[in-house]
Amino acid sequence: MKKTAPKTQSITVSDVARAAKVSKATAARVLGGYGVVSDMIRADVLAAAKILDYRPNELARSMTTGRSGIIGVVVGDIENPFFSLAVRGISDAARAAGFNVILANSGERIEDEKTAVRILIGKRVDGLIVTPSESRDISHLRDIHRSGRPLALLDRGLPDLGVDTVTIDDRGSAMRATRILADAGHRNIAYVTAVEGHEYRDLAQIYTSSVRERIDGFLTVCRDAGIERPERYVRLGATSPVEAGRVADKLLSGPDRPTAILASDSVIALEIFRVIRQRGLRVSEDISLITFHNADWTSVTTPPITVIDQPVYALGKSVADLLIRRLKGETRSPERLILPTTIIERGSVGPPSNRGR
Amino acid sequence: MKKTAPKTQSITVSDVARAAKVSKATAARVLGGYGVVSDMIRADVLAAAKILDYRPNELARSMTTGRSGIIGVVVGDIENPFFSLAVRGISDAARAAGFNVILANSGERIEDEKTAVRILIGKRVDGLIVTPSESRDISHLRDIHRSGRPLALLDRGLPDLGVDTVTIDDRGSAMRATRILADAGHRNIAYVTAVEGHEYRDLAQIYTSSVRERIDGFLTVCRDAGIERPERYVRLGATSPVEAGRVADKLLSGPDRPTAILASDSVIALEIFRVIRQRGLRVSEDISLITFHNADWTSVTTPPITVIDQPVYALGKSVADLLIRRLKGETRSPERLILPTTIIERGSVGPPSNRGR
DNA sequence: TTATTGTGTGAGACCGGTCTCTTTAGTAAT
DNA sequence: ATTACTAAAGAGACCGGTCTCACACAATAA
Repeated sequence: MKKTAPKTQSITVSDVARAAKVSKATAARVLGGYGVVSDMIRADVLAAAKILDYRPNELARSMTTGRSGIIGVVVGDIENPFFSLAVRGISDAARAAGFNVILANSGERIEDEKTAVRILIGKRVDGLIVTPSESRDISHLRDIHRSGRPLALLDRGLPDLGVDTVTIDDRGSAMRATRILADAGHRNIAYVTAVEGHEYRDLAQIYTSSVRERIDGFLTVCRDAGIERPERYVRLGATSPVEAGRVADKLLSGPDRPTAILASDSVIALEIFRVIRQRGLRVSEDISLITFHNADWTSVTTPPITVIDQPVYALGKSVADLLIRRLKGETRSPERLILPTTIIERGSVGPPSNRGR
Repeated sequence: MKKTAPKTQSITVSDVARAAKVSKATAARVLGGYGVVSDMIRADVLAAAKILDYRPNELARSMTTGRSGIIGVVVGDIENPFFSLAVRGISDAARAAGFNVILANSGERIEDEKTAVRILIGKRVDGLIVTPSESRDISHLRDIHRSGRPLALLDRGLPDLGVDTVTIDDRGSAMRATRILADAGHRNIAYVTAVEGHEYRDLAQIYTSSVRERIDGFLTVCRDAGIERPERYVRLGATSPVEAGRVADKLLSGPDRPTAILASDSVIALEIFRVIRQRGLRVSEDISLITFHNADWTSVTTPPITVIDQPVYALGKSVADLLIRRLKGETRSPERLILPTTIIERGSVGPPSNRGR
């Protein structure tokens, strides 16, 4: 009679083989589900495995096959609902295809992103999905590609990198949202975004493609509407709730505060909303507000907030599907998917307040 | 002259050893950072590694050392801000200690939870953090423990399982929140929670410890306040935004609708808030509302919502720290941490409306 | 009957690291 | 000069799987 397995020591194919009185190779064939084995022996091996409570060591398996069954995902900030939802899309797609996901947070810091990528490659993930935090330094992404592992980009494109990419229509979305504000009569429209930086000077200073596209769209529509120097109302640095609050506060404290604001994500919008309230102003009457991302809360505020509704779950799912197809051997030239958005008009946009101008 | 590495073929210690003209063992000592090597040889090996762009294969390393440097995390729903934040706490603690996190979603389904655990064990994670979706079937959790890998429980305890556990003070929190409502004069108080199930009958029917504790606290205070049959207002099944909306709608449509509601998480609270509005009712004046989890949006609604503020980030960080200490060899009897909560009183609680009673 | 083909099983190399054990060389002590 | 000891490097087993190849044996074809 045998007692339970001596704790940390796990059961291997050899153990099963010995118990079933067959060779290691044969046991491995049964347990690994490959090759050809007679039904009788198969039954014996499975019985032995059952009794011993055999569990395959995926690590060892991965080492010989070269495949780990893991997809590495590097996102900017998992706390941001935008990313949580996208990750959910990725996870679902991955699981459906038999892959696991290992998640890393870059905090939008390029150094942390590089470290994460290095570690994931070390872990021999089969492929990677990254939201590159900037476009200047992408050597680590080239490395992935060079190492033969497929890479796919989420939410942000890199023109220099020929890999599968899924983004939303950033430029178009920003344009439509800005046009709504301009059509409502606004001439002092601000755009608040999360990217690192102090003062906005120039598009060339922005190294995150989605941010650049949005600012570009915003400025284009502003200029079309005859607004002068719209760039004076572009605000960077809203990289966290606290920072976003600071930026909003500064924006709204000056004598020439804007009459409308476009926010680049729901976390920022929430802080702007809060500051507007704190200053005794009213959304829509005093300040119009539109934000990217149809976060759940945007529909229950007073007034509810007009949003750019992005297909976030689909974004994650699409990029994962693209990657998985490639992992399954599909070879084709890199695809660049741009998902359309819709604008949900609610009650946060009104005509500009005059404040005695 | 050598061309760049033939794609999928990566550089190994042997390659480096050959290039540096030393034995594989010596190169491994340098590259693995163990054993003792002379400075001259070390420099040679590092130089060769640099030139060849050597990257260690963590898989192979893990196989011999038996340690993967990965912590497996299984949560109910990563989309829920509660879990996102807790996972953030875990990730930060893990990274600080040199561990990586591999994340799996159970969707609160026990079968998916079991699958996730099985896969993670197969991947030879060093330890696991799980939010058990129910207490009836915990054989897979016992297995983890038996396999010698440390396990820690997050947010939900299992009395039968002697493992490190970090929860919040569920019973006490529910009691204090309920008391606020009772003290305001409410006699018809509802508790809406996410657990699977149709009608509430009995505490024994609830298999999630946190949910049970909260309901227990809620009922206790209700009874202390002389409320009869408080259990008639306990509502289960708010397992998704859509379901939560359905539950809330039903709760508020009857003739004897409650005058106050306690919600078990912010996702549910949001849907309740939405339904209250839709029905033309006012929060605080017509229906009082308190919710677990100080979600960001709860402070910007009109009125802002009174919440039970849970130290969610700390919850994740603590459980990860506990697990990591054990991974580093600490042996001690299992610890059960119960983190305190505070109630942030805002504007969503008022006296009960009389509606002609 | 002998050659041919095919099926099922066993033996052992291999993946890329770690780690133990042995060998070598250099220094100090007697 | 001989012995004793220590530091540094090498040889090779090992982790737990996969996979190639060799081989035994049965069935079929010549």
